[in-house]
Amino acid sequence: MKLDQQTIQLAAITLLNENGLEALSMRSLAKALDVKAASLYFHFKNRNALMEGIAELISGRICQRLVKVKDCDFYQLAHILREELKRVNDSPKIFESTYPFTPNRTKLIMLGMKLMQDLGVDKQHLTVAGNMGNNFVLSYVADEQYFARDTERQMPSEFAAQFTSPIDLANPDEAFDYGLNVFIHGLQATAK
Amino acid sequence: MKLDQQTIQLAAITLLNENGLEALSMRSLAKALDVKAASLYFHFKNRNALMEGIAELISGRICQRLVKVKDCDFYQLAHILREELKRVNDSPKIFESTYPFTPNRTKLIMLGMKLMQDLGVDKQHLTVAGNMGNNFVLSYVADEQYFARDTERQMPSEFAAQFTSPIDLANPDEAFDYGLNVFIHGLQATAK
DNA sequence: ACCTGAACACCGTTCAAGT
DNA sequence: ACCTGAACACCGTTCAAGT
Repeated sequence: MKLDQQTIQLAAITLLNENGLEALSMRSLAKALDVKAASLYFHFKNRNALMEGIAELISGRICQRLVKVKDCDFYQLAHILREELKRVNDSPKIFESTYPFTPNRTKLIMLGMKLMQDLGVDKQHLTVAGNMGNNFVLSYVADEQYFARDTERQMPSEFAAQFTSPIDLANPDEAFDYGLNVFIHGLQATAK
Repeated sequence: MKLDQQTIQLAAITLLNENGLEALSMRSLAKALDVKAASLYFHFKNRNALMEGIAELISGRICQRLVKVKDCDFYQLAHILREELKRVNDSPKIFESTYPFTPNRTKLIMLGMKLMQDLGVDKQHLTVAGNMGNNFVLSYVADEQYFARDTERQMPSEFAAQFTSPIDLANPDEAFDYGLNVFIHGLQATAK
């Protein structure tokens, strides 16, 4: 078996989509690649470097899609982010647990901050606003994947009864748009 | 040594504040309590039940503080949430990884949604808005604790140079307020 | 009722040794 | 250069056995 960083990362993503982050161990990954666990350490310093690589790979996919978008605004960026994050199960947890300033991720962060500026955010609040946008998308996808995993993890019935017709859970796309607009309009309202 | 659920939870919180979530194992926790790891399983079904208990304990603290606040609005709720979450290192990760519908947590969620309603959010978007508020505070505290842990994890210098004077990182309280206002004003702007 | 010894099936990681 | 066997120091969890 001929290994390299990309094959390992792609195999890891396959495992993530099958069984989630908990089931992705160096040993299970090695087994999926028909190789021994120790072999992986020739290509990655440790498990964390592998996770960092996966986050960076996903960021690369996003960057690739972004170059095709002209006059990209924050609204479009958020939608592309969500779409690509959804392609990898537990990707939000991976992004949250790895060092964020790898090349492609840094590009995304800088683009995000530039787009915040376009929305009228002042320089003193660029990093807060950027983190907020980042966290909004990551958390939203995390929630989507969480509720998609087991239907039993739903809200208890007495809870749902309290507030009538929360159809937002059934309309994840519309709900994401709503949340995104809350954020964008909030930025603009606070900016002026 | 006389054990009960609360003593175990409090010892766990002490360990969290000393070394973070990674260093909190059933074995290290048992050692801190001068007991064997197997003993903990008499009081908690498993590690996850212990974590759920810690999240519930923190939620209880928040509920206690909330009863003393009259005419609590979402702004105040968010501030109290942040304060209590900050008292326990890695509490956001614990909240994100445990079942959210335990008694005190459910109270908080329902209060949050009621306060969203007061802000003019329509019924169809109550759960999205509630999740957003929840995620905003959790992510903010997570970021605060992340950057407080190691100063080396700061942004690379070429990055900071790009955008001048992001004093928000130095003013975490003001930055939190800014983000919170973005959210609240966004809800109101989207509501009408 | 409450705790423990000992075991099981896992982890991540290292490193001398193989090709 | 690339992979492996074997080991080290850990995990969470179970359960018969002790008091």
